[in-house]
Amino acid sequence: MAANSRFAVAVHALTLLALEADERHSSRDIASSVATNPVVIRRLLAELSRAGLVESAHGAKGGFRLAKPAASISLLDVRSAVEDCGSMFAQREKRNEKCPVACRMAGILNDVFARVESKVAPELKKTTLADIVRQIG
Amino acid sequence: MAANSRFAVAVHALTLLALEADERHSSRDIASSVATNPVVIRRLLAELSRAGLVESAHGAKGGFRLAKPAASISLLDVRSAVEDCGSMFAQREKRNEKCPVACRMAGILNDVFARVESKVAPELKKTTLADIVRQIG
DNA sequence: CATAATGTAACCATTATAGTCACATATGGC
DNA sequence: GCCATATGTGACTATAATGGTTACATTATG
Repeated sequence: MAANSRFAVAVHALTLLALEADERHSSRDIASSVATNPVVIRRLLAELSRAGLVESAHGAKGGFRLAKPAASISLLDVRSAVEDCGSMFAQREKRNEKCPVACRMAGILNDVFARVESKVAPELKKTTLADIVRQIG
Repeated sequence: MAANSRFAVAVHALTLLALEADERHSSRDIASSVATNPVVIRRLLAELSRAGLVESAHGAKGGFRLAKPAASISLLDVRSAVEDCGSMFAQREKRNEKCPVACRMAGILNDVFARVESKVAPELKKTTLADIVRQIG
């Protein structure tokens, strides 16, 4: 599989929108900056739209723009919108029910994953699109 | 793709080894607890062996055992052995070199990823196989 | 020598991501 | 009304990772 770059592309696209928050941007222009296909952008931004981060308009002069201020969109919001969960955070579906170790592993790993997430989430929440715009501008 | 459970399986297998650290365990027995195929276990434990976490022996009475004390094997060691990196931590390979935003995104996302990793790594380092054995025993 | 194990190659199935084409739908300006 | 320009989405393909399975060479024990 090509490495999962959905989060990276989402942040990239949102940054473009945040830089000119008053204008609408077409999937074609965004795709040009990201170097991908407009359909890929439309599909990803459809998820961001469902999450309430962007807003779109059909037709001529249509396109995408942020649905709220850049300062109120954190990278945690972005990750939540485009990722089910981190790749590490996966348990096996099957297990040997007769094995006491197997039966306790799920709970133990859940605790581990929860502790990790409790560190990751606040870190992602700290940074907003406005911060990223500031780094570029 | 089936969800990536390599880390979960590795921790599971190492926990079994840690519970009876003096004995050798066959891939068949470990696979039975994890509910997978012995070859899957041998392949995963080959990576842990290359990382110096386990040791193996061929032939009758052969099998796997920890290469060092359970208290000196952290979950960070395990993750390093079996995962290239988190799925979130991926940049796109291509970009539009003419776009100033595209050109700066890689650096900005690298910083984000580094900050997240600086929170995740210490958290994983905190927990050792000995801690997990304690939770089970 | 028989048995029991790892190491690994060679497949296959499943799934996620990404890319592409096509087209229905909606909008704005002439 | 018409045309150009958008999004939304279905359908299909390619690529790659994970996981499962069989097979077999190798190695160690007794």
